[in-house]
Amino acid sequence: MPAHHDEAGRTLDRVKERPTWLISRAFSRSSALLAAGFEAHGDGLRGYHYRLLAALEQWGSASQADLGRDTGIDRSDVTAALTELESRNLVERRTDPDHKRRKIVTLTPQGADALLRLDAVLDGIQEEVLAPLTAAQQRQFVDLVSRLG
Amino acid sequence: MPAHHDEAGRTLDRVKERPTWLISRAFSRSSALLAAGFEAHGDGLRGYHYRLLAALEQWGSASQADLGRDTGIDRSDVTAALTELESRNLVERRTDPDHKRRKIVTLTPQGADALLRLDAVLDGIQEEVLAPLTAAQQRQFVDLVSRLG
DNA sequence: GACCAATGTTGGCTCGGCCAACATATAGTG
DNA sequence: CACTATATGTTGGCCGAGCCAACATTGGTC
Repeated sequence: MPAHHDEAGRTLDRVKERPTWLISRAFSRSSALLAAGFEAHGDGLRGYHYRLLAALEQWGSASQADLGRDTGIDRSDVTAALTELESRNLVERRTDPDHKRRKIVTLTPQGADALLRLDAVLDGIQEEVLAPLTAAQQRQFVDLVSRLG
Repeated sequence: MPAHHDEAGRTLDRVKERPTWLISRAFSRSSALLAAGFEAHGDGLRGYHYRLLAALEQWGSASQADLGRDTGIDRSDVTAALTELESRNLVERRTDPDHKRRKIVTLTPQGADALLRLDAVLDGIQEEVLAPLTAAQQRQFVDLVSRLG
């Protein structure tokens, strides 16, 4: 992400008004807050882990390939993230008896707990991110930014 | 940046409404368009190069350290990017006679040309990014997202 | 003259994302 | 049935943008 740092130096005219820059600045702030939140309350977990836990909670156990497809995370990254989740006992991996090549991933009770904790943290961050806007502006912004996807 | 890919798989409820996610999705699209633009018309240049050229055009020759401060780019990254710009003759580096440790960077005419070309490319991308919104919505969005920095 | 700060450079790290190759297993087709 | 194609998990590597630590050199200040 670009360097939106603490506004050191002067302002680059060519850049400061461009929507792409404004978006990237907002993203930068948003992800700084997210990183801080994960750092403080995340037990070393990061975005990938959260998304995998959320997918398991929402759709139940699934193979790694399906998890990858549903979360948009590459198979290889799913493997790595699951290894970390497994080592924290937040997730279990067992090979599908009907499909020996496939591994079925299951959320453990500890995993469900961790997910809830992360949810709370993330909710707090949403408020922080939108704090500069009034409630009405927040609704407007969410509406508009939704269409830019 | 998160995987906002072409909406493969299903939608993660926990995530899809959160402003942080929407912002990162917009950023993802924005930077995909930027990358494509630089790829197509950028002569191998990227964001750092553009920002350095823009700073030189706006404020004139400067030391690398000052360039870093004014653009928010780390000294080390400034060094690398300038080396590439210099090898394309878009920029000149000469050591300051009064401060032998300092190097003064100057925009060449070719550099100024390149900057203008990139400006045009970037302007086109701004329109593309905001295309999903009406003109009034675009103004609203720019106003709101400006406050999230 | 002895420190301390600034400068440019090198090298390395993170995070999110992406791709290639590979062994293995399953499914589909002749 | 045999053969082939596809799916799966894993390893290892690459990228861009950002950030930091160390270092030699240079400058300025007590």
